[in-house]
Amino acid sequence: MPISNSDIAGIFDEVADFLEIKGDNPFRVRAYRNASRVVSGLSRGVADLAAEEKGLEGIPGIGKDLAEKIRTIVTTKRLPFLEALKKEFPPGLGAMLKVRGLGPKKVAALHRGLGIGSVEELKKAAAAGKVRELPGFSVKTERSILEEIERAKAIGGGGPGRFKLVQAEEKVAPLLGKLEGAVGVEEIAVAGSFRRRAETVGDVDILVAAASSADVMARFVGYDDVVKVLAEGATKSSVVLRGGLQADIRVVPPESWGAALHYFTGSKAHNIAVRLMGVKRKLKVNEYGVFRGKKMIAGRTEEEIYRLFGMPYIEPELREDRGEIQAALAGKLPRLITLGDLRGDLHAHTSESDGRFTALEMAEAAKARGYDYLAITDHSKRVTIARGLDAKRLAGSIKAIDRINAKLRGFTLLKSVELDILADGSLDLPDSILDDLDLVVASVHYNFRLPKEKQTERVIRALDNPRVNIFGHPSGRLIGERPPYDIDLEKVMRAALERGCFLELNAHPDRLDLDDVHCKMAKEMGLKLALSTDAHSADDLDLMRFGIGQARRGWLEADDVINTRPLPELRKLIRRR
DNA sequence: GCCGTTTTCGGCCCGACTGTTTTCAGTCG
Repeated sequence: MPISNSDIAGIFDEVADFLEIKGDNPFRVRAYRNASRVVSGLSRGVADLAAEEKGLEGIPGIGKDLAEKIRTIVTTKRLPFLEALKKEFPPGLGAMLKVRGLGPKKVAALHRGLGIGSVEELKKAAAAGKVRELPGFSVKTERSILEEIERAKAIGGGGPGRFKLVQAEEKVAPLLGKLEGAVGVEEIAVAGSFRRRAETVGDVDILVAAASSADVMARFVGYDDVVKVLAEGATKSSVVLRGGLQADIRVVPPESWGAALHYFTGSKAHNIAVRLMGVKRKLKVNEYGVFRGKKMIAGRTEEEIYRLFGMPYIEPELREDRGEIQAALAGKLPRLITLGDLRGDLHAHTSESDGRFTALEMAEAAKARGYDYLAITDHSKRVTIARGLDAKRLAGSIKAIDRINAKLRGFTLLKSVELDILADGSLDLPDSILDDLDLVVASVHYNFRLPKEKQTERVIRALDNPRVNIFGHPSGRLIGERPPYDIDLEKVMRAALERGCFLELNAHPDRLDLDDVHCKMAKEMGLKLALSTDAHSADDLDLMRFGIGQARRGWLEADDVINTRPLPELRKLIRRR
């Protein structure tokens, strides 16, 4: 199996961890971290690029040395440089960096002084009161280390806690309500990865413009849901909320609002790139503004800052340093899709299978949201747990939808199905019933563990049937719960393009499937996507906002998404025969 | 380790808060 981009990124991150603990040149460490980030954001497979002449050298952040190391990994599946580092240090040392409050210096000291080489050993040593004996460590640090190890474990997932965007939304809304009424507050916003609509967030960054900070700070640290105050200052504080989500707040003067919003929205890599543009012009960019000497020359709004560097406004979802700055300078930024561009939703369930509402109720809910159409896509019979429909029941549903459509004005229910792709790539219902549908969404719900080649063939075989229009939730992942099944999505996308079918961007916040990188890959390939909620209730139709966020992170424009079309155009677009 | 219409060497983003500190390093975002 070829090496994936995330494999390479993981190796470079591991190298960076060891180099950092070793006390190596921090810029060298940064080069590895940067390379890891760049590689995981690439919309092409590194293994392919490595096979091409000069395929790797063109990538910003990958120089001669790292290109060579990538080739080594692709051909041998190993990196001797990393293996040498692993001989110098215990392999579990890198994981200790994930404990909050521990950086490379402290980890090195723990290893040197006490021979600690893993989080588990660290926990034992701290519990036994050994850590406090080390210079630079106190009883307080020791206690904090134990707390942080416990906290990380409580959140689960092994690594540092990540929360789905929907969970963060639920937590942050009432907190904002508390802060809005504080004395002197002029503006308030959630910045960070939340504003960039990343699929998960590690914390929420709340930004406040206020002439004075005392009241808003007091309300923040005194909020009911705060279980721990991590830091408390005049302009910056951090807390842990019930459930483990960390929240940070920054209070800035109103004239710095734009600079602060830009700064705290990030991403870090985007900020560094912008500040580097400042350095070249002898300007300093920080969270208070853009400065020439001591004179502030921009920063009241974000637009002002971008304009100063010769760029139009860059939408938060694009700010990952994945080419948006170059695009902005060249006047080639995409006009990102918005919720208002959508004319319908192409994936929804009813009480016929595992949904909670009838087709009529779903139609009314979709119409109320300004849509022109909604595809009813109940499960097919293989999905027994969801009471999937056989041909006979589906025929009944089709008749029922016809009756509803006859009564609806200015709205159409599309007759459809979420058809199971069986293990061998055959379909769960006969062609004869599929012929009576407007649209077929085909998805994988079983046999996740096929080898990559088989899984890929299975899906492509399903797409061979000209009745199939959309491949639903293509990777099968559930964020934070289930990894994607092993499948060559690039190959599937090419197959879809050749056959005139489409892939879904499933907007459900547990799925967000395709991810941003694959959305961009599809766009660059010329493959359009269906943006759908997979609604199981009327309220679920509102989950579309998460899909829009993901689509925007993938640089998608209205034209890249098929359900921005009026119904007659959509029908034409999906016709395969 | 990367990068260069100022540079192939010498730069590489910037500031707040904590803890153990008597002036600052470490960590974080």
